[in-house]
Amino acid sequence: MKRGLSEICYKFFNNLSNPTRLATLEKLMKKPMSVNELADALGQEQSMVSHNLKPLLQCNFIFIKKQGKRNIYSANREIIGTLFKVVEMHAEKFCPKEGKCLKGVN
Amino acid sequence: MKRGLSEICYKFFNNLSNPTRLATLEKLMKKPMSVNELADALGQEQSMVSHNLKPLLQCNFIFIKKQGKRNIYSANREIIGTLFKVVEMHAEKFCPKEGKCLKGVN
DNA sequence: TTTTCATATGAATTATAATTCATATGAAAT
DNA sequence: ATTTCATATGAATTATAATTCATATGAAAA
Repeated sequence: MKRGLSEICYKFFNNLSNPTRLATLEKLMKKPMSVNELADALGQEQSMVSHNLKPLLQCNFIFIKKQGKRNIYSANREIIGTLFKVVEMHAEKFCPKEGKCLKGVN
Repeated sequence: MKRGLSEICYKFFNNLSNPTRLATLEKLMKKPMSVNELADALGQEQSMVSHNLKPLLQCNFIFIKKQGKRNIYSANREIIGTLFKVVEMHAEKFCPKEGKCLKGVN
């Protein structure tokens, strides 16, 4: 592995290792949304959504487009789509049943 | 997205969101190793390595093969190789310079 | 130009995870 | 059967991250 990739991986996965951010990405994969629309869709405080959008933006997992006083966020479909697909395939291959695994209840 | 994938993603990324575990995977991608060999290679306590191997095993990111009293761990090259490649490509595409990004110093 | 709307930010609190240390387990060798 | 070696585990501590709440910023409308 290239020098430094380990640290890059850490920042990368750390960023994705959060239920709010993942739910946000899930929503944004459906369609671009403003912060308040997201807050509504997620049933979360605007402030929390905002806080969590920041790191996603910083890693280019999402993009921003300013529209007057609204900020429209959209998913980086290339990377997020790929990741979701990879995870899904792994889970289907290795976690066919409930138990101490990704699909499990632990 | 399929129902539940968001939670699966969380467990998945959460597991990978740890420097020790990532360093472990990095080592195991080179060659299979026992716990003590890993501890040596990583410069970490045996106990810590052990603790961190457990979740990796649970998500099938690594495999175990018992050899007498030694446990030889190996990487699931398919998934880990794919992930490292995806992260590397993302970083090269979106983080060409230092700064508030994956390759940055923040 | 002040009021409103949309979003962002900082600091405090709370929750979650990582690490360490002491010790247990369990297989093989003596 | 006891000692040694390899690994695993539990509980306590420490570190890190998420969430909340109050408030700031900044664009547009009135």
